[in-house]
Amino acid sequence: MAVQPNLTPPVTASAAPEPQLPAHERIYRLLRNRILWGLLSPGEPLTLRGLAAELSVSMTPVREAVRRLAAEGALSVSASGRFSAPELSAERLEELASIRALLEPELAARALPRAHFALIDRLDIMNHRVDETIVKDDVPGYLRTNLEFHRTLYLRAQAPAMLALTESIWLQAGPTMRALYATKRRSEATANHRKILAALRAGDEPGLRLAVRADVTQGLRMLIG
Amino acid sequence: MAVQPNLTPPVTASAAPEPQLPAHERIYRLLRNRILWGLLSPGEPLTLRGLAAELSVSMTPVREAVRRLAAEGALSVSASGRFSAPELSAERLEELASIRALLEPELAARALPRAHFALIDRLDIMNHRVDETIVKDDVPGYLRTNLEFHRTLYLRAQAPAMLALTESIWLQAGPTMRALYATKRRSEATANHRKILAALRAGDEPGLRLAVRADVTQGLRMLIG
DNA sequence: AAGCCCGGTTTGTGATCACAGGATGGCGGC
DNA sequence: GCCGCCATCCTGTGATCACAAACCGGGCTT
Repeated sequence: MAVQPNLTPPVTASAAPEPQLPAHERIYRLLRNRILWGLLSPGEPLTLRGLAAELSVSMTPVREAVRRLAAEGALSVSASGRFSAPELSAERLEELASIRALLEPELAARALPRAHFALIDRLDIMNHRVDETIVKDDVPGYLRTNLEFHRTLYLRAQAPAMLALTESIWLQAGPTMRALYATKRRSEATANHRKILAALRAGDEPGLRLAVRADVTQGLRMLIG
Repeated sequence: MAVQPNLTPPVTASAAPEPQLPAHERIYRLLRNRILWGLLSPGEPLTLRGLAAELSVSMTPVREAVRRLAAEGALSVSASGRFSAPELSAERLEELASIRALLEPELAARALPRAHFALIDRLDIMNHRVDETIVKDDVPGYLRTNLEFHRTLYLRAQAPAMLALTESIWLQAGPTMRALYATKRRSEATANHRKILAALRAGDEPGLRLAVRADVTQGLRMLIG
């Protein structure tokens, strides 16, 4: 699956600047980012005509994009075929967390031997950006930069299928994460990130796995526990 | 609109007897099974109009189904937008195998405390069916019954997201598996299955994880090694 | 004989439309 | 005042069409 080099700084997910992409693909990425960055609230309804009007296209490409997201679990579809951002039960959330705890340490471990200084430095800078979003209480920005941090590391694992699975989990949790992080503090996040960076520098695989697992787990545990 | 009453595939004892499913969903499941059961060869091209004609529907629902499968990695799409069954490289196959080795033991372990006698007996019967397909050299039947065995066990894990991820991996490997199993023997498969059943009966989680991992790994290792 | 180009043909894409079913709000009855 | 019913709106679905680009063939040039 294609990686998306979308690094747009602005707060809102605005019109995609890629004109030669098929409309359904553009719309898919746009909606995907909205979900990933917590711009949708759990239960929020989406309509084909509404999105089509908003994006100035017909229903056809919107339908493809929305159904694709629904197939990935990023949107839920009612018995009558209506689409909405999913509302996750606690146990479902816990399942997603345990999947992350399974996949992400593995991805990190595979990235470890390939992680040179330049990458670690870039991760360090990214982590500072995460910090900034925290002090500014910018929840979408936090979700975005946090996932960017993880994805940048995992890209080095050279395991596209595993990364795609992981991103699909992020997608499923997106709207709920927004609601979650809006109320809770997330100061431990960058501490975990720093542990990750330290383990990377030290070439310490067990430590890396542990740090990643802690980082991934902590976010959702604080809801449940 | 006009409900097409019959487009069931010729050969199957279909497990989905739901007549009033939307066309795109029916088509999705049909194609999904074709891929899963190795009825498509790697590289085999699919066209929207061709499928639409074959299934007596318009291009619209076919497009949704095909694109959905492409999004899951079950079909590959060329730069110009053409669809075909994917041709997997050896390293990609190995990645898929290692993902299975990660997810499936976990699913089995979660199913273990919930696996009562009736389930184990049913699995035993299913394993006999697998045996039959082997002696008959029925490759699609083997793939189908083998996956049925695994899915039946994993369903007990009560982890729908993890199961969905696993099935998406099966889907990606489908066409390649067919080509693979067509040439190699697979007598060890039921031996591994018997080990799985024994571990289930004994309530032996480490043994179960090991047996599942062996079963999952063996199939693809024989290509690479 | 081999490479190239140029035509027709096939392909996916996106817009538009008719339709059916569910949701919604207001009206009337109790 | 509250509940139930009904008309209306709104939703997703699937068919059809116009269009542009990619593909594939034959025929030409070199």
